[in-house]
Amino acid sequence: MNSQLKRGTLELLALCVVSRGDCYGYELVNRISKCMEITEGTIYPLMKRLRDGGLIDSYLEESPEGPPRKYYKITDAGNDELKRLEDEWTRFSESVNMLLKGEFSDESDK
Amino acid sequence: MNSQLKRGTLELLALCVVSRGDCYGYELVNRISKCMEITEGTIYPLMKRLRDGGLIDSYLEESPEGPPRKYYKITDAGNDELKRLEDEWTRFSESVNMLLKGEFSDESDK
DNA sequence: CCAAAGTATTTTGTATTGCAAGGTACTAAA
DNA sequence: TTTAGTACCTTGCAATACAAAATACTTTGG
Repeated sequence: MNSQLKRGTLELLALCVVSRGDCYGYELVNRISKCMEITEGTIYPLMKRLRDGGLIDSYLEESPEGPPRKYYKITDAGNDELKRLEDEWTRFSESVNMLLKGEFSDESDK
Repeated sequence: MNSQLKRGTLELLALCVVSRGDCYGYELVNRISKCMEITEGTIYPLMKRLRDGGLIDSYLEESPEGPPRKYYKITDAGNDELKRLEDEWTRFSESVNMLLKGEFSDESDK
């Protein structure tokens, strides 16, 4: 899968998943992996960026198996950003689909 | 507009536009600009990559106004790649939309 | 004739970010 | 003890959108 395509959408997807319920990195990787190839090397740095940007908070919780889990929780700013990104994605993908269908290039050139 | 979103799709869009008829860089910028912010600094390097990859050919033609135009023409390999990218885009955007709608994350976790 | 504006191409440099690769650490089972 | 599964984090690289600037041609107006 073309990794370039994912740029700009992973932030949206991560925020979206977290907005439906707190979850930890490893879990996030497994969830998103269900529909799209993704690894930890992508998610952990991404979550750090989101946290640095104040879009998510995090807290530690012990795990019944393995090391403690760092849970992520969306903030108000994160919810706002989620809406904005969702909108942006919708507009963007519709533009691409229109251009692919040729609904932009057939009149009023130049 | 989030420039990261465009990554991976511009190649598809450029191939698609060129596949509908030979056109030169400046024209391509104007056409794609109708539906998406784009500048020469993006298109010219992109066309060079496509040409280097054998997906398009190019030829010079004099212009009635200004310097000569470099027209781009899609190759057979370019048409194949166009189909592949279109497919990839469709699958990808549907995955994103499904995840956004929550149709992936509600069963069989862990 | 000269300046400005529109057309057209190209190059350089920078910022972003997906991801491979590798490391740490804990628990449980073999 | 070793292995496997869970869980986290970091380093470094590759790809690429795009701002910015340089070049060059033509036409038009003063």
